[in-house]
Amino acid sequence: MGGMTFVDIRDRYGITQLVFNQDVNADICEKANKLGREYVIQATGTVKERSSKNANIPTGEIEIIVSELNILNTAVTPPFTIEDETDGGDDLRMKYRYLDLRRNVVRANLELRHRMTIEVRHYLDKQHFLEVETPVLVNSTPEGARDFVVPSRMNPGQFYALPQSPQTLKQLLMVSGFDRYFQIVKCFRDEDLRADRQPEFTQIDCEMSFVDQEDIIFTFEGLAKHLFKTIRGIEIAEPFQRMTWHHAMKYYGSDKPDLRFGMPFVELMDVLKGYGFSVFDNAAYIGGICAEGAASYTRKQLDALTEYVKRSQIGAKGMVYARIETDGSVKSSVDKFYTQEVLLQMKEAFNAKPGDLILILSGDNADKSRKQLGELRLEMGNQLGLRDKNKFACLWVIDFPLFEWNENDQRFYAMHHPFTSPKPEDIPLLDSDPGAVRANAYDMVINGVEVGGGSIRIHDSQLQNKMFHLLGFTEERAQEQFGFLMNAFKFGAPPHGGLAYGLDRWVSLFAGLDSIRDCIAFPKNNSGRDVMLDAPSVIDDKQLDELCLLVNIKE
RNA sequence: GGUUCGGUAGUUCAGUUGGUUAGAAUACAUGCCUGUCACGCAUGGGGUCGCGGGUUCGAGUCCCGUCCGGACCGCCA
Repeated sequence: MGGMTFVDIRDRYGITQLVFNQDVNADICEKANKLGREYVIQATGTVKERSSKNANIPTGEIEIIVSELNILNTAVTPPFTIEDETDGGDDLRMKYRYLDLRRNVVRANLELRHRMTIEVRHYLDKQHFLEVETPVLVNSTPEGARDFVVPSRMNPGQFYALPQSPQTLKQLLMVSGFDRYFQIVKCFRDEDLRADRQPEFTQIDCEMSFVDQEDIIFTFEGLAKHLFKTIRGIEIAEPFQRMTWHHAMKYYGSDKPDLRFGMPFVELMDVLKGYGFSVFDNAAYIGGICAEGAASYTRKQLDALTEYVKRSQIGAKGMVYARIETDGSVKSSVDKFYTQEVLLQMKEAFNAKPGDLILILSGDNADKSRKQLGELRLEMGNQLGLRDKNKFACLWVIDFPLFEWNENDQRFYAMHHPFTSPKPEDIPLLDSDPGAVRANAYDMVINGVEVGGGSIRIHDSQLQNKMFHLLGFTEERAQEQFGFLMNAFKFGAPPHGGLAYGLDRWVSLFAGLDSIRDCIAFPKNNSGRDVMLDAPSVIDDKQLDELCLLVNIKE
């Protein structure tokens, strides 16, 4: 080693070591123990690899035998320790995000994100996709989340909406003959924050012409495999598992099941109904899961599980449990209603072994009960350590319903969006039984996270008109909102379809994080409202009046 | 909008059935020591216990209100 070098030493090089010799200015030496914290310094000296008797010190760090030291700037004490294990809470870290980003662990996530976007572009470019930018200030295309709006100076009383996705724009590009389009693009939805949801987020948005569902799935499964290989070093040879939406709902109570572990639902209406246990006798659904090897759960743990499913967010009325004893007999919390014979039938239904624990929920609404059981399944997966962050279970959920019935509004809504194509064989059902029509729509789910989804679009104007009709659009309203697209289609729209991956979710999955927040340099955060980067501007009264008139702002 | 948990030094937290001057760790400051690496040692500055009201001889602690935040639900074509 040796030689002269300049090194910019700040907190992100936190344990870079400076060693001083007598030649260095004594005043600066005196302040040496503040290096990189209160001062931004420039050191000149001899660089060598760090030596240490402590084997725990990571290699690759450097130390500098300093011959000259200049203080370039001063710095105040940071509000939290800028180390891998910080003492700062989320609140503080978000408020001082620029300091948080100096921490290696956060920086590493953004480096991962960078590498992933490079690989996405690399793969799609090789597949002859063209990246095209679409505008951000556009007309609102509702029937989705709330829009973010921007008043238009040129058109007083009117406003732009920020796109919730470039959906209609990329369909126009298909009419233009860009047969393979993609864009890594910001999308905006004015909804509340969640761990896996930000109001502005990034999609890998794609669309292809002259394709069917299999083409899309093949292409983007390829992208997923490319990312697994280049980013995580995981080669996946076999095709991803597929599951119909109906199957997912019935056996996992979710349209995005976590398949890192099994524990599918077993329905027990036939087995347990009619023995005088009124809760089950009056139920519209009885179903359960079998947790392998969990028979050792104590009464206290089982009570805690019962409390878990009874929380208002889940809303189950109670939980029945049954242990499979070492001799094969069944010991349950409802023994007084059931003979051992019936309980053994139940055990058979689960194919349960000694040492297993069966958990059963019931209710008067099958869909709700399945959803509750799905939450319980995930909780058991957590408790039994079955949700390993280094294990990946990739799944296509296919055959989504085309429509979703809304009880409050007493009408159908498009489950995906109004341009989603029904399965050709289900088209006759559009008139007779719209709720049963399946769509050419698909989601990719990894470890219970919806990382992307898409559909084959309708390119036939007659079918599209029929869809608008079924969704309760008048001809005028359809023309008003989607007329530009319908007109474009008159000039010959190829069969097309696409998919959008959620970049933030992909990164957080690969980074092993529970939240997408740390995959974004400057995420939205409620407590960040006093930070300029995350605070809306004050607008003048006139603009405010205009907006309040235009947008249905509820107090 | 709902459920729930929380708000005490710069920070992360503790604080007993209500009871002397509200503590710890870390950070910060000063000095000493030092091939140290979460350095060590000594010293000491730092708190309107979110805010307002009430109960009480006495409130960080109990009650009411309010503000703020987290998680989840609603919402997210």
